[in-house]
Amino acid sequence: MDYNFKEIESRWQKRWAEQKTFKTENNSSKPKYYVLDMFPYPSGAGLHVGHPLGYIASDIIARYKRHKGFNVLHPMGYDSFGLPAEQYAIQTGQHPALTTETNIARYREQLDKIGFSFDWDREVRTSDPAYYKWTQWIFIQLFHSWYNNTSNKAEHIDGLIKEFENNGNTKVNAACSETKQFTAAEWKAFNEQQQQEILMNYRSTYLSEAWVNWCPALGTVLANDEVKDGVSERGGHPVERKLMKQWSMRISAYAQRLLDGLDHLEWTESLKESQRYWIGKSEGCSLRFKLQGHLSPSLSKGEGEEAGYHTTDSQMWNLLQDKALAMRKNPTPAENALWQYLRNNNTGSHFRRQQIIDRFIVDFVCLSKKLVVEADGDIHDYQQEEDNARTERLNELGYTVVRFRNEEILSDIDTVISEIKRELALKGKVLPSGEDLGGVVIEVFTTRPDTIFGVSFVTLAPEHDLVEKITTAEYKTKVEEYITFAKNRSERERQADVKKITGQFTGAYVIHPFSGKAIPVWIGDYVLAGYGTGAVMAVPAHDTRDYAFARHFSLPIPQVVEGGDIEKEAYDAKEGKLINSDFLNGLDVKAAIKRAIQEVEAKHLGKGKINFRLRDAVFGRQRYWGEPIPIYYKNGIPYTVEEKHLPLELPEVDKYLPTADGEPPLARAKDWTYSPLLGRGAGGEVLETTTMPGWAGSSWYFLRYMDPHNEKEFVSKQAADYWQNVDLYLGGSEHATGHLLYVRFWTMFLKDMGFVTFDEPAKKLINQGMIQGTSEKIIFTIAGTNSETTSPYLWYEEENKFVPTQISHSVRRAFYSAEISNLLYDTDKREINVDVNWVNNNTFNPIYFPEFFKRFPEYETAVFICKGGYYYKGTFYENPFGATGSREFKTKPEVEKMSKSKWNVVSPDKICDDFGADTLRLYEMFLGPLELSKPWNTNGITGVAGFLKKLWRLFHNNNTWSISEEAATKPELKALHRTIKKITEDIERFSFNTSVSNFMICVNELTEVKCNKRSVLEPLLIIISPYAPHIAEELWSLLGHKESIAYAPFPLFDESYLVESSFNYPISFNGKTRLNIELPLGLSNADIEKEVMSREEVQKHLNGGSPKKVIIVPNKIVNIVV
RNA sequence: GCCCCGGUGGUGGAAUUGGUAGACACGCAGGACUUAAAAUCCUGUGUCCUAACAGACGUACGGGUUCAAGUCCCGUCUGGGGUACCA
Repeated sequence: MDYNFKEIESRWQKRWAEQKTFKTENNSSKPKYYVLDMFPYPSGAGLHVGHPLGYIASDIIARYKRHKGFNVLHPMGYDSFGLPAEQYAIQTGQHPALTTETNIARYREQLDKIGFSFDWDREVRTSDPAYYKWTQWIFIQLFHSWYNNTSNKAEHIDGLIKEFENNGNTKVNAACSETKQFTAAEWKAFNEQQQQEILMNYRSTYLSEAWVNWCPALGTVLANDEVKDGVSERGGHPVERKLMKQWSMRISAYAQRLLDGLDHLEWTESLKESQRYWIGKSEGCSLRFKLQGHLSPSLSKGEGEEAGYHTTDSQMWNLLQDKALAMRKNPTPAENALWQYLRNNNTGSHFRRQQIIDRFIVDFVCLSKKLVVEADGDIHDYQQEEDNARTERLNELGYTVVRFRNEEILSDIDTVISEIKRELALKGKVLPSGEDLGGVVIEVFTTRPDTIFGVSFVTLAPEHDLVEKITTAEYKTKVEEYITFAKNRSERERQADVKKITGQFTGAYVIHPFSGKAIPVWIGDYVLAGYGTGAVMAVPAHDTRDYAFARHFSLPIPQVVEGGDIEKEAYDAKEGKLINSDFLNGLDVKAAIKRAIQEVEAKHLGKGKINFRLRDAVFGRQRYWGEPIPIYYKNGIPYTVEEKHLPLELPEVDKYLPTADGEPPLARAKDWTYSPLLGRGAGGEVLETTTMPGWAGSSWYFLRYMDPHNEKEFVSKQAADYWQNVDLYLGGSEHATGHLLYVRFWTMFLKDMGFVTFDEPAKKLINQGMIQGTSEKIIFTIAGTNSETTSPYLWYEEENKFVPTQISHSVRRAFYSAEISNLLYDTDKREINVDVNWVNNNTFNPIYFPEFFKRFPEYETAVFICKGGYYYKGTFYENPFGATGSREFKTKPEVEKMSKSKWNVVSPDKICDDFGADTLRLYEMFLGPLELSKPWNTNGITGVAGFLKKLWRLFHNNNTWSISEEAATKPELKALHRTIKKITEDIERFSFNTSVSNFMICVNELTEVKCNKRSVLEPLLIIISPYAPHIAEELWSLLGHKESIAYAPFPLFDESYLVESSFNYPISFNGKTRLNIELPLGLSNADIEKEVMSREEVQKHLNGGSPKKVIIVPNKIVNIVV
């Protein structure tokens, strides 16, 4: 019986499906093992041979773990919302659900052909309402939660509302957008709208204004990588930066936890590095630079005068003015006593009482000297923390705060007054009257506070709020010009042209906080508005970008850290001693950073601070084919859809395009309305029209697989407790900073809310490498091709050169076989990709000429020149001057990305048809280490196919089934057990390529001794079955087994079969191996040396001399040093 | 620029902890079987020198550590992937 893989494979695939061989239960006495694959997007192109690489590896692990007695969860499903289906819908009008359905069917068919052991009963699709119901449900949980920095986890928003009712927000330490402080009384006084607006600043998913890449022509927002050189990648339409109200996810709250969690994950180092970099923690400090001189002369007089009195914004003013007035009218006795001494310039300075500054009402303030005087009652003993925060904020604004207790004021008013006068005098000295009247302060963030004395200028982002305020009249025009330039540049050139240094001086100076020197303020677009404070203290000597800027504008470059050569380049390294730096001199960088932060904090110039690069993730999409966001708006305030009305199903629309006024496609839907009582479509409030991004559904799919049909919960507690997180995840590194960060974020969130008990989705993760395609190119010249009678150059093998020759065909275009084309003298050589299926071993197969002409009709009259002649219209003609060369027309191979457009896609179907699924599985593993990228070629596939035939033949004699029940011999058992050992080790370290080699070695050895013993071949089948399951099942059943091989226990390794009695020692001289000597095991080192030295061959190598030293490593090597 | 991963025969790759470099497979060459081809089997195959034995050289390049280096350290070159003015 021949090895008929087609018949065998289809039979077993059918049987596995019918008998639900790989159905997995959620309760089992066996230990659990969860192995998960990358979630595929079902694209129209179908699978190519690169896709199954990871799936085969994970399938081997899954099958291996079943043999090892684990209850294995190995599911598959589809990330089926997404852009390509929507694009296709826009072009053709076909509903994306239909396209998706077709594509999934094709994927499934291809996957089934490869013999994967997925539990298909657990399949999920993100676009299935039964699935996205729960995606929407999780969104609602996020909406109703906030991140408490004190407990360091997300909590339900009800707790926060209670806290507001009891204490206001002064004690709340939350990850939130910037929010004014308010008291409990104020909270209660706010109306619904005000309350909801404040809560929005705290929610884990929230509406906010965000800068996006808006493409008016497409009516949609584009991702950064969809924008190339300022225009949309698709269509080339202009893209502009636009501020848009968007749903966002507060992932930044998790920055520290996402970072810390990495230390405990068995992920590849490169992937963890990518995430660390993306999270981008930098420790440093904020630092305030005061503007020198009076208010900016470029401001109008009125504006400047007002500035001193307007110590808060209008919103706060409206909020607090009544209260301030009431407090003025009803002072406490102590306040009243003090006021009598402070009023009417009695102290020589002008005081105001109950003044609103920022979000506070202070008791007394002298604005010209920026001195705040507070009279504290007993209550302040209990709210010290709050007072400290308040003082800190006032300090930040440049005020000094002095506090007196009520008793002090009432009992000893004279001491209090003299204290206040002393403070006033002090302020007068430090800050000459009027100098800081405007109070303009530029705050910067720096990771190198040690280099504070190396600051030679300050640079603001062109978008920075202060730019307009501080620019002097003299530079006003130039600055405005620059800002216009930078804005345009940020749209178009900024991405493309990053090396170009641009900037503009503002005319303003700030005062160095330590040296008091004047420092010029510049604007430059190398400073990003969105990061840190949008301003940097430039230290050109020790920062490359500042250096380039300083060089370009000839600004000074003072060195403050020893080392490097600042004549040539910036010295960025955090190594060396500080110089020219006052109190930091002599310290090394690390110590100096600490010291500088201490000093900055002591002087209230700033604060030690940690900054993260990680931004909140924009969640809304102006698209159709995604999960609707379960939000409706009442008076413009967003509320979540009732849980009983989920899923909020995607509505039908007439077109998958934005509306005429730029609203997302969902705005086209009829009855896109909601009432909490009646549900969807019953009139009432308007629904949200944006949809969720692709990563929403994929951020929790690993949980749904555990309990895919649960209609009451997204996953049951029991299922989640049983399966826990993924034991092994296989995926590409391209998801490092997207999907793999979001899924960690959602898992942490779900844990915080008590829905699951683990906070990481996958314990171990391996990256599979990419399989690249090998394109086959053919080369042609275009010279003279306009004439129908052009004579091509033919190859004259004898003389090894081209000869122009008249041939009797009318010719347009000449293609040249690759091995001679480089000898062609013609600079205008071009190449086209031909279908890789037309090519074998870099040789174009002439039977495909008709297909070639069908695809390229313009080349129908081309000649294809080989060494021995040429093809014309598919027929071969010998060279007129003697046909001595080959008739093969060679192609030029080139490794490129596997893609339809390059005609180099190899579908796994073809391999399955030609060689079988087992061969495909083995061959993909045999190609090399899983994590390495490699080009696909089928050069070695015959070796793997041959191996399976050889395995088949072990069970047959002259095509007849032939199995012996005799006891196995020692060498047979040795071969088997060595293989068991190696395969086990290989699988455990995911070295699948070496296991295939080891199977080959084993089968070669057994073939050599003509082994057909059941006791050897049965265990061998089990260890091979994870790799080649079809042939294993077939032979297993032919051996008489009724049950599938899938759950047969993995054979136990028995060391005793491998015990040797001797070892063949390599004998090396000075590390170079010269000969081998077979010696019995268990000899002492001395005996070995004696035995070795006594050998004639060894003495011959010594050449009469005596060895200096003999090194003996038992069972390894003998090295003789001469 | 920065970060990460690589560089071993004609090719894919092996060498797991510093201990015989090139396992296994492809390709190539020669042979057997065959009218022939396919399939199958056998032999050889890192480079140089050699009739052969032997020998010399060899893991991108240059140094170093070691009895011993593909493996560890320093420097250089080079390929691939990621990322981008992140202060």
